[in-house]
Amino acid sequence: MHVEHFQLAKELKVEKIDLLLLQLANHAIKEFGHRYGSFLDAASTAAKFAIYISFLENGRNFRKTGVAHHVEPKRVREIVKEIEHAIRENTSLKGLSSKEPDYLIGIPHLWKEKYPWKPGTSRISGRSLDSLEEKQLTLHIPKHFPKVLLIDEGELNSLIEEMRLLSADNNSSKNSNTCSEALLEHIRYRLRHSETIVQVTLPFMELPLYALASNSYAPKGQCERLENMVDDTTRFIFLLKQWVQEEAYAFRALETLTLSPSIREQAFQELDEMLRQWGDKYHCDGGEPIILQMALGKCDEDIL
Amino acid sequence: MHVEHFQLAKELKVEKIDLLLLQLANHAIKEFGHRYGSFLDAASTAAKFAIYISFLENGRNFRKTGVAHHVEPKRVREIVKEIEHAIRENTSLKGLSSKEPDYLIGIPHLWKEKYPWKPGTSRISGRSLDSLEEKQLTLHIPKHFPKVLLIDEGELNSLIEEMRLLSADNNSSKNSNTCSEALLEHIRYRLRHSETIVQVTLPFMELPLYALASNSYAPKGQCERLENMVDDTTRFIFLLKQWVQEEAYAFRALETLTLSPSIREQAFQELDEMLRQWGDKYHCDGGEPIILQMALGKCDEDIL
DNA sequence: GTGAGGGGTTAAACCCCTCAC
DNA sequence: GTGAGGGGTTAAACCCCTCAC
Repeated sequence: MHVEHFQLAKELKVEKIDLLLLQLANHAIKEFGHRYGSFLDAASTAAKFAIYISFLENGRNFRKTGVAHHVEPKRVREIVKEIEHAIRENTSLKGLSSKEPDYLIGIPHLWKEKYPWKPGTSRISGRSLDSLEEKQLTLHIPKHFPKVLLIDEGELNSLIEEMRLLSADNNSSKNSNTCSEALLEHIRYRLRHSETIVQVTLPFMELPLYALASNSYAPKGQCERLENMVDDTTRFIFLLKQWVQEEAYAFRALETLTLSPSIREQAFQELDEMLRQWGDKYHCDGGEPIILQMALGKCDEDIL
Repeated sequence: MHVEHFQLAKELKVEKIDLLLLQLANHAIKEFGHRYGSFLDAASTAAKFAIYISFLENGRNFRKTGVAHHVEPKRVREIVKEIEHAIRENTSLKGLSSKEPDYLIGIPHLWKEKYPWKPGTSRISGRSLDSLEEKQLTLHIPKHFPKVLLIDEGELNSLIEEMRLLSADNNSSKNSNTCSEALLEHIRYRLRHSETIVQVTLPFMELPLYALASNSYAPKGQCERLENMVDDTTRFIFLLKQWVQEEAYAFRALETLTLSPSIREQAFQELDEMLRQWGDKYHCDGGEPIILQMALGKCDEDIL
């Protein structure tokens, strides 16, 4: 079921910047499977960063920075300490990665490393199989599945915990090196939902096992185009920022028109061709590297 | 002092989506004077909204939605309640407005309404002036200042409080109708910093007074171009989303080239001209309304 | 005015559990 | 498996105050 969330957002009289935030939240949480809390952390990091910049611009004045943005001076001090610590130690702040959470990406690789399987040997971790059992098992495991052992929930949980420790998402100072049951359940869900792993119920095993179904984690419904959406948008806003600052090489255009379906294909082809020709014509070795980013689409009167 | 925060961000190995969030935080907090807490609220609202959409897509299943995004089912229920309440009552959720905080925008208008001044009468609220005093006062108040009375801090605070009550930023259920001293100080700072108001110290008054210096609130360093940056970016990501979904009318382009300064002007002029001609050529009354959004600028290898 | 310290409250992001259907 | 309820902890966004320089 696909929900028209723009429609909903519009009803709530949401402003442009809120729509953009919503788009980002949706992208991170729903499309890529970042945790709800991760998105909040990333937003908080961004806000802290803005405060830190302001602190520098205000000549490292805690009180002034605090008043300017309605933060307690004491809190400003903590924010500054946190960010300068990250700079000094060259560690990264809590944020999102553009793509998937890295503890999800890492699972297939760690699985292969820790539970490799050689055809001809038992495919279940810590258990041998007779020939009938092996036949039954084969029915459940498609040929294209990676060549790794099936593992039980405990072993999967250990994999996840190990991955979290390796990943940057686990901030180094984290007290505990075990995940909560709630978090494990969430991560198992994400892995299953994305069809990175599947649960296999075998008649001769009491508990279901897990099989690795894919060589890499990729959120469901993922396509190449989606992967670049946020990158393109980030690029766009940085280019636009140059334009706002009236830098020499910055240029911005906004055009509206109406197109009839019959000439649509032709118009797009010509536009594409035109841009390429323009690029070739003015390309000049040793010049300033320039980037052009464009999007075109139907105009939803209310949002666009 | 201008701080190169991209440089700083890059050092911290910040990902694209984090850079975009940072850009937004910077824009809202530093450029437009939104409170630190407002930005966090807006991000939180966006995340809640994403959860709500997921809840609908999951057939209104609290538990499943909770596991999917690592939120407690109980919390999902509260989020759903909150959003559906806003939809039902047609109230807006806590967010940012694209432009300035509305309690800041409203101050000049409320001031004019409550403390109008007619030349020839005393310009200080609740006090008459002799001719010497009037002369001294005139020295402090430029001619272009709006024709309103000077008021003291208490009167300014009352204006701010009244404005907060009127504005949407004050969520209707707010228990108290007074602002905290810390919040008042922040708002006074913002008004002074933006040169919407100025503090006037008169030799015959013990305490400094405030004068309205501008007919409208506009953040310092504001320019027309900045105003549209977030709107353009929001439009851009919505257009790109159409492209991701492979909708018929969506088109995306990314070109890189190098330009020498000597032909820059000419290249931009030609590009502008080309787009206009293309638009005219394919414009077709009664067709589908289409929007084209483009930005072009110097390519910072690390960010773009 | 600034830094550094003291005192406080509250929502909410996290954790775990039980029980009826 | 789901909803509805119970129990908890902790960081942090908010509030106010004092005092030395």
